[in-house]
Amino acid sequence: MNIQSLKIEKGAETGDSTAAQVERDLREAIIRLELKPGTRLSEQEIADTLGVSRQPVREALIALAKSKLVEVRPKRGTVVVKISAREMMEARFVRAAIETAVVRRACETFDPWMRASITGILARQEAARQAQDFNRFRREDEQFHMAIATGAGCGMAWSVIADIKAHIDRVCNLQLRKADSMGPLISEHEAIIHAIDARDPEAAVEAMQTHLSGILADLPSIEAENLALFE
Amino acid sequence: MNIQSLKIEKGAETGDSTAAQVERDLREAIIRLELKPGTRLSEQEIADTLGVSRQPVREALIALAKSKLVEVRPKRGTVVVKISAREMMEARFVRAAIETAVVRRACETFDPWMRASITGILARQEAARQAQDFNRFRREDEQFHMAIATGAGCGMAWSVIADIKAHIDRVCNLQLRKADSMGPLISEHEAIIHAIDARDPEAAVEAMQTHLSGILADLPSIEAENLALFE
DNA sequence: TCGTTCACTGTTGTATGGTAGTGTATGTAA
DNA sequence: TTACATACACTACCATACAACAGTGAACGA
Repeated sequence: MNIQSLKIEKGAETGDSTAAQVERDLREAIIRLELKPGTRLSEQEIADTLGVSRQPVREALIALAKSKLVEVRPKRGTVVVKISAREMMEARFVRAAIETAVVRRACETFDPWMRASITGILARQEAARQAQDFNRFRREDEQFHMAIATGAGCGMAWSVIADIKAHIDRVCNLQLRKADSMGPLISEHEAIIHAIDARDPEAAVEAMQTHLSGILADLPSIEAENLALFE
Repeated sequence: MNIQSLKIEKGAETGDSTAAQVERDLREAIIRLELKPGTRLSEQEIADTLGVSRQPVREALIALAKSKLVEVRPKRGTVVVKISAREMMEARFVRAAIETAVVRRACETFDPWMRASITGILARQEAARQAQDFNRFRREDEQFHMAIATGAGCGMAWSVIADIKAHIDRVCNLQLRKADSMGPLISEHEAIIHAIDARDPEAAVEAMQTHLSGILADLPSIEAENLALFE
């Protein structure tokens, strides 16, 4: 197992519990594909690597299992779940259902402060694109979608989206490595926020639909190029 | 704390782990309002009551915290979260977004076997209504919505819905105690499945919308009558 | 050569002790 | 009587030890 990449920032003292820190680190590593799908994880080994006991690691793995990012097979072991093209399509379906409803509501009411912050998010995303920084780009992308949801007063919707988004992001991390695929995404983001500014629900829904459709457009080719990561 | 009502079916030997059993029992007790919102829970006390150690109880509580059914406050205690009218509205919003998309898809393709099983579900629901058996009614209601989602090939959508539904069901359990409020729900279910049978997406969406709207229609009066359970 | 058994290793699951933080009650002084 | 300080009980959190089980491979017998 190659878990050497795991951050060992126990001294960070962020106030979170050890279990929460371990969960966050593991989740990030899984989404960034540093822990590849199919990788076997051992509570003991992770605990030794991070210098903590098995208990918080165990709780972190249980939490990740709830998000379907790992699979705990009793008495046999834990593995990072492989990517399933079928589940990706399902995830996009659910995500689109929620986010289109969200932008429709955003056209009715949207928090001005959130609207202001989105301008900055888009700027930082453009900077990340020029720097070809995948991870920073993805982080700002997350900020964008969160701002849309919370700005529309749909905090719960965002928490649901975030969980689903984690799976899709694994595929995005494969896609973003390709030739400039960040540019279109920024344009799509701008189209969404412009439609919201114009209070045009149909245009906003349309923009969100095309945005989410584009994300998994290359799924077949990505799967073909990364067969080992798919089930 | 009144956790005496907790089932102590450790001898059930269902194959699940102790932690999973405890989680299931607690979740059911919370949704059925046997554990009232605001109730303080103690790992130690639950463990003693159920005759298990604190560890599986702890894992169960963490899982319930992920579903936002309990709140774990470090070093202070764990409480059953109170019902929030605002969050109920948000939950219904997200649920409606997903389920309307699901029925729309169900009008395109629907598994015949699932369609057949739904007839039985509705029959059992009618029986539960006549027997005024709230809990059995709710169980069949869950089966109905699960059948719709899985029949349309949206298994992931159902898993998301189920989590959200748990919160709404707490309010439903208050509502169903009132004068015959089960009858309309069955009619609404029938309207939904009839629209799907007719492959009429607009009608199906409309039926689902009215169904979900009706569920929380009495929210204000319910809150007024159960102020202690709300935040 | 093939099939069976059995010990061994590695894994998750559970139990228990210890620790630090929080809230509360009690005592004490003004 | 009130304000504050201190002691205590309770909590979740983490570490450690033990138990139960699955998988593997080697030894053994047919």
